[in-house]
Amino acid sequence: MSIRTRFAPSPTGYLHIGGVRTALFNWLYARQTGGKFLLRIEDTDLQRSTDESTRSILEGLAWLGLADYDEEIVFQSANADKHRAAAFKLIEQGRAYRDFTPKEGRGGDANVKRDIAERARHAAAEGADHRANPFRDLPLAESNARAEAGEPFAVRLKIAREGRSHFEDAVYGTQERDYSEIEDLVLLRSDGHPLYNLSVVCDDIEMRITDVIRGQDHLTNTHKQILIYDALGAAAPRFAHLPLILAPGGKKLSKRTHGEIVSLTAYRDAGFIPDAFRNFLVLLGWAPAGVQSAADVLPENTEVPAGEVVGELMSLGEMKENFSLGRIHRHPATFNFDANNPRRWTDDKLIWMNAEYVRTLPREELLPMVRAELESAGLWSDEYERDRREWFAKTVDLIRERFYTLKDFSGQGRAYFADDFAFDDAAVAKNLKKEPRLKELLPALAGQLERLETFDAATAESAVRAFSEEAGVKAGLLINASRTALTGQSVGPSMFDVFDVVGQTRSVRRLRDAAPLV
RNA sequence: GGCGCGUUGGUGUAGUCGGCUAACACGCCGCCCUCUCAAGGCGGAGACCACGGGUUCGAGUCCCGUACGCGCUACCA
Repeated sequence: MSIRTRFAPSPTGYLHIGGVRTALFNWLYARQTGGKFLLRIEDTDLQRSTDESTRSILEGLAWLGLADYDEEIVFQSANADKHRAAAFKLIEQGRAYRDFTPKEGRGGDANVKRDIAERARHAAAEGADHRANPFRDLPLAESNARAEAGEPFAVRLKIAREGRSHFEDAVYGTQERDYSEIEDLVLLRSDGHPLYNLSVVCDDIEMRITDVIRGQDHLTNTHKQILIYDALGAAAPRFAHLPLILAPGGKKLSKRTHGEIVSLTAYRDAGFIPDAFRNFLVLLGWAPAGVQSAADVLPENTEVPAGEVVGELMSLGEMKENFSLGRIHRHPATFNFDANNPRRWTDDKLIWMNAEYVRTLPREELLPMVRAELESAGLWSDEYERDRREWFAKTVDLIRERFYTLKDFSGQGRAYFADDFAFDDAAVAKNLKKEPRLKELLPALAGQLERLETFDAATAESAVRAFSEEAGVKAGLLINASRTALTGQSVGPSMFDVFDVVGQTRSVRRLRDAAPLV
């Protein structure tokens, strides 16, 4: 039977790093095996689900290139009737029962966890029996009668008194749990609302999911779901639980406590490249066998064979080829970020990896991304796709070398595409104000450059060097001053390439305009 | 409280059948290159593989215990 996986987020907030990784792994596994990858939006929590979240999930998956779902997107809320029917069928079969116990009010959600632990502690201290519900063995006729009379009830799964549940997890291995540790879980709320465990199982059966790949936070609950599969007479799928991704403090990543910094769209908006982000993500909880650097694995000067993973940098194709559930780790990974540190607000390695992709991506893939960035910054000109095509490609190639994100093209790179760029104070102080003679030297240099008949990196270089000799100053002085004059910055590409790309007219003008800053 | 899962340098990881003087990447430091900054090249600091006990000629790798962390434990998902 061919593999069918699914990603099943609940739209109660934006898509976060952990969720995305789950989606990636499901996608990878499906694509690798020639199976199907499906998406199901688990919007059964009416209070917390929002359309906006759904949109952000869809958008995020599309951005990462994982939106090629093989079938219609399933919205879980649409299946509520089926879930209810399943629960009632179970009552008829005696595998579930109506619990007429009045609903217990639960406190504010901030304290739920604590309440639950507290309650469990007491229950354990009193030696509570999970099979002690007084309605568990109520005769069906009486149960039906009370229900018909309008008495509210929840539906609970009737779990056997003796026995153990067990399953084989592709990541965590054999899992066992004694029935005595599992309560008769609620399938249907007293208001008729189907609960998570029921819904998931019903939908996974209906969608014919063969492999459930999800976060480790579901590991222990899996036993309950297997019990539901059994009750429903369906075969349980294979399970693979993924280690959690932790925040720097060591806690589970959460939208609530960590905010937007863990959301996928934050990375898209910050100028990250999907390929880089995916590459970083796949390494969080999984690694190909014996990852080494290319230099160590291959003899010198050999081409890296296509489709062979030799390091951590890998294409989607390579990921697909090498991915395996068996190599997923069992220990959680920490994802670093620090909202209070603007320079290193997110994981170092992610930043490095993005820079790596920015400088090595094939032009035809990078250019459209740069275009989108320039457009949103109001720096785009259609000329860059027509007459100035070559220039544009050359300029991007020149500046991408030292950029980290797409944002840099409109930020640090602004001077290449517009005249209204800002001057960095430190750069002005260091490269212009330090030498008073530049007040005269800069316009004079401008005059020299203006006279050049052909203007490119080579002619600019010889002109600058000749002029520095003539003026009796070090070439470096003029070079660094020119860099600040032309780009407003103290760092950047080789200055002669900058002259070339900025062009004769603009270079001359900027050199003259900078003189007053000295 | 119970149950489950985990623990290799700051972070991500490699380390299939036990032989490691513990490897790689990011980050950090230094040098080279150089018109600046990156990139690149070279080198360095940083982990007694959570701790304690076993098994063994030999354990990061196997077994037991402890600690710590995380998860689940709900008429949330």
